Amino acid sequence: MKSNKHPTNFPSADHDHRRCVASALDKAESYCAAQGVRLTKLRHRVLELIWASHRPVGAYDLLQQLTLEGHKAAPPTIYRSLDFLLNNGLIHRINSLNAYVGCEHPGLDHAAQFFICGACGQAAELDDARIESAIIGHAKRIGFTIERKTIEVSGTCANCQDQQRDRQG
Amino acid sequence: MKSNKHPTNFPSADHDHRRCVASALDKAESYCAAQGVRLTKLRHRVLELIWASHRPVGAYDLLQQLTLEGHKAAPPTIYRSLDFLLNNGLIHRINSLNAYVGCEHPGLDHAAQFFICGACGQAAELDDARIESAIIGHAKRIGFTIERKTIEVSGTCANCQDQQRDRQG
DNA sequence: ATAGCAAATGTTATAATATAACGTAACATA
DNA sequence: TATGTTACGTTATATTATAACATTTGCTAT
Repeated sequence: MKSNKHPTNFPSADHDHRRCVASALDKAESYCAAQGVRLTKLRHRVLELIWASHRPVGAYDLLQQLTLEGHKAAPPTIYRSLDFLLNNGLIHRINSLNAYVGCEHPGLDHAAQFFICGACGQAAELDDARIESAIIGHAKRIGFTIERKTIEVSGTCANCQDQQRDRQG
Repeated sequence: MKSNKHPTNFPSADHDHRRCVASALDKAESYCAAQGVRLTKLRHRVLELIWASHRPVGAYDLLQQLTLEGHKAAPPTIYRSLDFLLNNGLIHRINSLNAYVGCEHPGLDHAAQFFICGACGQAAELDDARIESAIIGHAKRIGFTIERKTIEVSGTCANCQDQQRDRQG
């Protein structure tokens, strides 16, 4: 039995990947056009690969994909694209995994908090106001000026817990 | 002028390093004795070096220190000690820096949240109940079981901001 | 004390992640 | 189309971390 009792940002197993990837790429194209920055073929493809995987993916995994596609790529190729995508807020880096994941709200001001499921490998991006304000509040109290935040919570998502229960009877 | 208006976990510039290191090592010794695990010479020395630096320190920095001291050390030497110290809660790993820092509350159950100053390089360990409960609350709402949390906020601490202001007049 | 075992460390090699430096190609625009 | 800038290709190397196996150390039971 599949539980729907929890609202979650984890994509359901049966959602339409293709539409979801296409939509992300559309948004990215609009955003880059609006900003006057160039979402080149390579950058576009890298972003597409990241979204297609639908979970945090390593730089060298991407490199391998490109190589399989006949693109003669070396590490700098991929890291430069990743830098561009990071700088333009189109992807996030998951520090605890050394991996990269598509940003769900490119162009919008948002906190990037991640719940990462070790079972399915998926990362849900949140913008929880209470987490955000608790952090900002603490920073204010100690007079700390925030530049970057890394909020990554690892564990097991509701779907995967259900599946584990199902398997065990 | 030095500001004291902010309560903070950042050690003041004039605090007594030596006492602070000694105290951390004492605690570590008691803790290991109580747990029946062995804080060997090597592990003790690694922990001492981490505390002495008083900011997050990289594995290869530690390695270099040991080498300078005449210890013929290779990477596994240091990583094994780091693993031991991590597993026993005597240090934390700062994912956003690939670096290790002494734990301020070994043996106690606590959230490990870090505010990391890019200017002085120091990392303040917090246990802010509101941050913690905001995260736990969100996890509950989405049915997520938490295993590990990485909460790292980078920026500039109050002391360093004061100093920057002083320099600029 | 010492034989035997487990834990810790030494040693060599290599994996995984990331960047430096410099040359070439593509693109924008005057 | 000349010109400058941005992106990309290419080679080399830096940085962080682990695998695999040999040796030593220290604990425990006799």
